[in-house]
Amino acid sequence: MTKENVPSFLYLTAAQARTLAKRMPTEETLYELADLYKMFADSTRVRILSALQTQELCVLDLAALLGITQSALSHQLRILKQAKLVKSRREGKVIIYSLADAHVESIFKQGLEHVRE
Amino acid sequence: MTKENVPSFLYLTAAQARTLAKRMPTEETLYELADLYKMFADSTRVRILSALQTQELCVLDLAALLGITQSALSHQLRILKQAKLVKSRREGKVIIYSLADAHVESIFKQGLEHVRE
DNA sequence: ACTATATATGAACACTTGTTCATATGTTTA
DNA sequence: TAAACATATGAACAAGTGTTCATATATAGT
Repeated sequence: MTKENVPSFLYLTAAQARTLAKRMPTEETLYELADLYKMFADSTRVRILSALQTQELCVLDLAALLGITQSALSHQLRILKQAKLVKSRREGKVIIYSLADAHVESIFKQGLEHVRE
Repeated sequence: MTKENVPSFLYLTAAQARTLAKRMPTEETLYELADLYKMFADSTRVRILSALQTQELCVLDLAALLGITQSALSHQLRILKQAKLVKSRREGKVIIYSLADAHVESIFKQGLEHVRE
């Protein structure tokens, strides 16, 4: 877990490096953060999430709306569900997907602000 | 640009699908959004951005701090710079990197809130 | 029970992406 | 101007990822 070879800093003293590291989130947290953003890092998934933001939808309607294969969509929905970004419920023959919580929306909006400069 | 084959909706009427689509951001915007999140979707880059959030740093100090190769770091810094998430300035022999703007920080915090549940 | 419909899943494949290694560029100091 | 140092970059490689195709599962209607 600890570094074996002490890295050689150029300007930073070892003490400065330590306090700097303390001000950062845990490595584990940063890994989780990267994993979260991976979900948003694919255009198909972003489009899925964006559509579900307007209203809940069943798989075929979602596929038709976005113009993608049912299979491709299903695979992505599974990934999004595992990440707890979407949830689903069955209604007869059909399974309806919706956003899991409000966090997705706020992450989304934050990103859009940046993109739209 | 337009779909040739009208998709067959299950519950959605064509009119509903249209209004729904109008409430979504442009496809182009969603692509840009995915590209933005791609920057945060790698743990190395997240760690770089996290470190730069505490203070500006030169490449070697950053490499030492994160325990990664100078080469790997340099590659990632180039990617982050192209995405306009970091900027750099030369100071003598050394090149110092810092965050490009405050947006990075807010995107970061938004994600952390979700990760920390 | 059989058929049609809606969704899920496994395997294969192409494509992308991050790291490493070697080397190039650019700056300072002797 | 040579040597030392800091950073950048190209090519090669390994690992990861998204789509497609075929097929499986599950529910509804006849």
